[in-house]
Amino acid sequence: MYSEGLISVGEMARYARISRSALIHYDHLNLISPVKRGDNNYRLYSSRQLQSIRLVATLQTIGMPLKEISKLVQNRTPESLLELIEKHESHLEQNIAELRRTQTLMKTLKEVITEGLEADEGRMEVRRVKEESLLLGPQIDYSGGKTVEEAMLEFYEFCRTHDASLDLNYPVWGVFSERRIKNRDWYLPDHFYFKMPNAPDKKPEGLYLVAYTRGYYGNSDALYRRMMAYIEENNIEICGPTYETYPLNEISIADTNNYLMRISISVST
Amino acid sequence: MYSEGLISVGEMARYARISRSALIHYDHLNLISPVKRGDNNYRLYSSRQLQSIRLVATLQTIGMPLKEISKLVQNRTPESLLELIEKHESHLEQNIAELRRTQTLMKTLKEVITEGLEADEGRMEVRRVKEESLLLGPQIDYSGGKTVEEAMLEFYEFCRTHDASLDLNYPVWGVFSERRIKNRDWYLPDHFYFKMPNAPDKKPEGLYLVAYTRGYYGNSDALYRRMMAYIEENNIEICGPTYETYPLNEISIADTNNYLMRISISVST
DNA sequence: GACCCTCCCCTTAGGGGAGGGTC
DNA sequence: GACCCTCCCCTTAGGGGAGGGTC
Repeated sequence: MYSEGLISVGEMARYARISRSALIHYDHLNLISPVKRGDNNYRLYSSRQLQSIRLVATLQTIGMPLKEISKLVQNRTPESLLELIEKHESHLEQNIAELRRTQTLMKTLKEVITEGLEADEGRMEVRRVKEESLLLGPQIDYSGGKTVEEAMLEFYEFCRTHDASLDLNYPVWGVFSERRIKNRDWYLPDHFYFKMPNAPDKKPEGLYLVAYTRGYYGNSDALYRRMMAYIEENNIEICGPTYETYPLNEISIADTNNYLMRISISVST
Repeated sequence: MYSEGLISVGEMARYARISRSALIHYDHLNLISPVKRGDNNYRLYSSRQLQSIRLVATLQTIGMPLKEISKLVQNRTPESLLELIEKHESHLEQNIAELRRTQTLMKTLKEVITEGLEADEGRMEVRRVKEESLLLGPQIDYSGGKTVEEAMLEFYEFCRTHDASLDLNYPVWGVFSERRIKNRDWYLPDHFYFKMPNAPDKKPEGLYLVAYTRGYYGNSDALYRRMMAYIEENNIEICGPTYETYPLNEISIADTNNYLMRISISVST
């Protein structure tokens, strides 16, 4: 500490919890300059400047560029600062809401990947499965030779129309009607859906015959055949839709022929 | 839309809610490239790529640089992605907590400035004032000719020791003991304090003689004299500490001789 | 007219030295 | 030895054209 309670850049940087370079940068921009220079040309800051420096740093954390901060600081009045704060209060709320949405997404991805890692891939079994929340797309009409990729685009389009602010981050999976599976026509889903929390639609709680296989999208024929055989042998009955999910896909797997697919057929015993 | 459900950069940009330039940039970095090029050299993306693009965009919003994202995407495995998500979940929480802290600060600044703008500057009156939360610094020892600026630095130092994570953003104001004011020795505060919510110390609820004046820090003599005269004339008694605050100071006012000071003397009538 | 392509130049907020002086 | 000074070069993630072709 120097006489009169003046401090050097380094010290001020420590108090203000910003870098020395940032302070020098503020000085170069004439945003906040030291109250004076020492005989050795050292920058000397007054303790009174800490508040202003912190204000600048805080305005930066809420995303305001230095140019705007400069403008504000040059022309500052109580009214303009108040206006700024009020403007940024709602802005802050939005940022927090966005982070919360990202959190939810991360949690969903985590659940999905964890399921993939813990799957007993060789096993086929009837399980009681809990209700799951999802956003169901419209019935897909394949007349006219529509491809699955085209149908998926239409699904995305539908979601956008349904809720313009919806982020298309969540896993997209398929539902097959009972009839389609019974007819052994399991190549094209009747609906796509987003697996996401707090969505309007539900995959109902109940008994499902669940099995896994590896491969690229749509490589499900062999597994379906095995599942149908199992159903016949064990006197089980299909009694509702079938859900196809990919717990491990391009999101987490580089090898396109090694995605993990799960098929869940609604059954009663 | 092209055959096979392939879409152009512009369309994909609209689906993924990122800019066309960003997609081209991802392509240049070999981070995410279109599945193929048209005969016209147009980029053609598959609907399947939307998920990966969104993942990249989401990782960016949580602050991960593209270089790291690339590394992750090249070597992605379910395990590494899971690890990443878990690492960033706590990171997200911290970001949210920081935004909340900034919100609290903004709210405090807003209150203080609003008080400054609404102050009836010419008026002097006894008011019942509510309890206020604050962080009180240690008693200041001026023996040895310590200046107010030096004392303020020691106060900041004290706060740092007291709670290393405390941000020194909040307004710093002064308290004077009853004795000091009665002795008309109102030039140097006995303590500094931070006005901040949820702090351990309190300015007690009670009656205060409150008045305002304009000027630079410490330009309080004339106002104190007027307040003392008022106290004598009105048979009021000083019965506790005096709080000096600056609702409008360098934070919101450019002219250093126009800061707004408020003096609140604890009194009983 | 709305899109797409490839350069190519530009920006923000400092970080990280080099080379030299100061406490 | 730890700090401070002034250049000076470098980085990230695109944005914004120009100049020319395509639906």
